[in-house]
Amino acid sequence: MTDIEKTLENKSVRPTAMRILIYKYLAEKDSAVALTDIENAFEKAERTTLYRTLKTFEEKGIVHQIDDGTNISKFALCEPGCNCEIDQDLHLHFHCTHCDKTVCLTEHKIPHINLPSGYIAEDVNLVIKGICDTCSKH
Amino acid sequence: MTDIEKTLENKSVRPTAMRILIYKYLAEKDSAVALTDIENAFEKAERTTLYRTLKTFEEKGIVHQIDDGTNISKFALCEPGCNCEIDQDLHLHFHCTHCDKTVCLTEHKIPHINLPSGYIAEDVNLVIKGICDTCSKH
DNA sequence: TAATGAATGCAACCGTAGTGCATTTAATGT
DNA sequence: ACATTAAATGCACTACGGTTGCATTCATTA
Ligand SMILES: [Mn+2]
Ligand SMILES: [Mn+2]
Ligand SMILES: [Zn+2]
Ligand SMILES: [Zn+2]
Repeated sequence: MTDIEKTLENKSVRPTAMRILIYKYLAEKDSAVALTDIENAFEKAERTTLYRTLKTFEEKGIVHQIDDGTNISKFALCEPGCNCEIDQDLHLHFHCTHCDKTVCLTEHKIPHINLPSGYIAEDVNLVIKGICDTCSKH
Repeated sequence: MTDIEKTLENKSVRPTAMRILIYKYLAEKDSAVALTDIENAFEKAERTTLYRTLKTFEEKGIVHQIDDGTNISKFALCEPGCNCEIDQDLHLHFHCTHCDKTVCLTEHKIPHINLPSGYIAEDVNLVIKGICDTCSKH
């Protein structure tokens, strides 16, 4: 049993061939991936299967969904210990308008925001758009 | 010539009947509106016209577009002096998951965020999801 | 090995966003 | 007032990500 299989089983996700491949793909990427990215990476795979796999991964805390403002949902593996809940691991995300990549800045937590009285925060999303480190070198 | 007509002309937007109505509609609302909202408010109006009106309004700095994470673009009138550029009027937005309204918290500016070296910020989007003041009372 | 439930494949549907083009409307100069 | 011209509008259609229903296949286990 490989590490990936163990990881999936630990999260109560049956480690099917497709799921292992998708997990591997996510682990190799250094930026968040869209459903279409995976679709293109595995010509043979069904869009629906990929879609539902990502859904399952998200529900089980294997990936978190990222809304980077492009209106295309992105996904990235959760760091160990990430539970994607408020006041816990709310890191910010950066979307590069040049290479179109979106990355987790896991070391950069979202600062606490004071709200007007009566408002109750349940989730926070902070996205910075601009030029990433790779693109700014060229 | 009404105030609205003056406002539109000041922003180099020809004050047509439809545009005046849409502006009025936006001004009356205390929360951001989606294209569909306007569509439903004016049964007779063409969706395309509304769509392009909002685009024009946005280009001319009359409204700003809000991405509240619902994947439905919302629009709200700009405050006087709002130019919607970075380091200028970057207020945060609140999306209520109970009443589904999105509001501008214009008094709450987005705090400055330190980025890793090489990253260049051009735009920031901060959305808080939760329960709004009206909904939290009930 | 049969029964069972989960995972997958296939085919659709949905809603928002966006475009192309013909038509109407309004502003301008003669 | 009329013709000219550009802007605004109306209509039809497309694009695309997301989503669902249902039949089929696969894997677990009694
Ligand atoms: Mn992330
Ligand atoms: Mn706003
Ligand atoms: Zn980049
Ligand atoms: Zn509310």
